[in-house]
Amino acid sequence: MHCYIKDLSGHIGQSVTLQGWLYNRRDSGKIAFLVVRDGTGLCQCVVAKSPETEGFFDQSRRLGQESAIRITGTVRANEKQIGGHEVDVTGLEVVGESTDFPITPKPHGIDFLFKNRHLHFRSRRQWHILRVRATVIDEIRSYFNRNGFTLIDTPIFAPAAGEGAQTLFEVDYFGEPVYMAQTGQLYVETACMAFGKVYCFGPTFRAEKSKTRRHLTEFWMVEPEIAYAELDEVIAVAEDFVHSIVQRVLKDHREDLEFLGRDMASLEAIQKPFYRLTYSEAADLLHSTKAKELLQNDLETKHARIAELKKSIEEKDKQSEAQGVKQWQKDKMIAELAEHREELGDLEEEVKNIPHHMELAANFQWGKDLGGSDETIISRLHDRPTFVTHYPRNVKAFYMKKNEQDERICNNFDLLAPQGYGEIIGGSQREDSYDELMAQINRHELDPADYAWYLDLRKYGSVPHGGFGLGVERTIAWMCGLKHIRETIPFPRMMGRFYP
RNA sequence: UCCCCGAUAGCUCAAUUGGUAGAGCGAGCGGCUGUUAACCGCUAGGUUGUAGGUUCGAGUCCUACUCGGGGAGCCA
Repeated sequence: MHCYIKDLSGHIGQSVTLQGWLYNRRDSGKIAFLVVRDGTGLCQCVVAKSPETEGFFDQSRRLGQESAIRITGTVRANEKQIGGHEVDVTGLEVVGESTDFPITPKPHGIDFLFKNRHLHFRSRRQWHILRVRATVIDEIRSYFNRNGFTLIDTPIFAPAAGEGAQTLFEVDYFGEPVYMAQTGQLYVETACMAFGKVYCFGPTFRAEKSKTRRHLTEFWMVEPEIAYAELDEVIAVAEDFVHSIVQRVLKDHREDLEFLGRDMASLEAIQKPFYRLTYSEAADLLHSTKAKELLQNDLETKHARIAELKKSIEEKDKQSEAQGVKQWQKDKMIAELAEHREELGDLEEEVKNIPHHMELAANFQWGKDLGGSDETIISRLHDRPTFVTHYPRNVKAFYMKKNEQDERICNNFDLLAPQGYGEIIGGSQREDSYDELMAQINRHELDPADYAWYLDLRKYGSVPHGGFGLGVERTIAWMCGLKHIRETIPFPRMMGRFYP
């Protein structure tokens, strides 16, 4: 009977058939251990040399990594083994051979792994991350569905810019230029006038020439939009929504997060209410001694860690060269050394940047947009997500609603994830006055003809409304505690990388 | 667009001051009955990213380019 590895606990003592791929193999003359993965988990299968296994024992010792196999055997509980079970093999069928699988259980470089991304996500770490992704996406959809939002699919070919014109991918559309959508926002705005509460969810495209750990050229974004909502209501939805994602991931993915080494306590600390700061308060915070102390402490702890790492690297170097060290011990030390060297490199870069960041924060001027390092500082000073609201209008998009009390600012917000993960949401109340919106379009030197349909909203029953966009990959990176978002999407598209 | 770092075997890396390109993994063969990135022995595997330059001699130094990594700006 076919059984998935995740269901083995219900079949102890029984004979089952596993269908999967060979993850790793260890063997000696009379016994072979086949670690099998089937998409639901890993299980070690034991082939002992005996009259019953004679037909396939030698074959089992020659199987290449990732050979597709069907294994029949008896399930036995074994707490020491991965997954808590072991299967004593009584039958083996090779469904598809595999030789020279490129991704071995040894370390590889990032470039190589992502050139082999189609094979890379068979690895455990990637498997855990992409399972979390599936749940984050499911929670996004079910959150909005159960809260009365209607899904509206927005086009990917768009006639005009939604945001900055420099970051558009242009496509030849039967001889005319169109652009890959950067946002569905303008469309969901029109849709909320028909359905009240709506959301769109899909890939968006930005031709940003950014090679950083927070950027993709193709990423997924969910954008809810609510008619008759003003800023506070939009923020309340964003808060409840992000909270529900965190709760769901904690509920369903404890094991995955533990494998990834995620610090659970800091995720469990994500409770409502989140922090709220105005842009002006954020600017004060950047100027405060608190910010300065944070960076100074950083500098000290990082220097200490650098010294520690250097010492440890030196020791390990010596140890690994000492005589009588077993090869596997050497391997382990070399792997640790590589990790330490990477951490050291990162730290040295950070230490180099800290004085610059201190300067940027201390000299932050009202009216400028918050830079990456500024966001990191604010995010690090809070143990829960932080809303930063009411930015200066002149650094924000044309469609954001002018604040009634202070003309210099708009009713917008960003949500910064804690622990330095930074911006995961950007949102705002939208400008609902025709005249004001037209003035903004002119101020931004956009062509009103491109936005005629969008301006129509303000002609036929305009109401206050607002919404936000949440970056799915940044959210997953935060959930999983990853330092790079390229691992959070099955096939990342980045500047200079679009294969496979 | 700008700044920093890198490119050596299929993979991960080493190669002292400019002086005969090595190791582990992977692959192939053999050995080992409880392995946990198993281990032990043998074999094969290289135009040192590309193009030029300096030098008696270049993986190593210089210039340009290509590709990759990190960051700034910009952003989710």
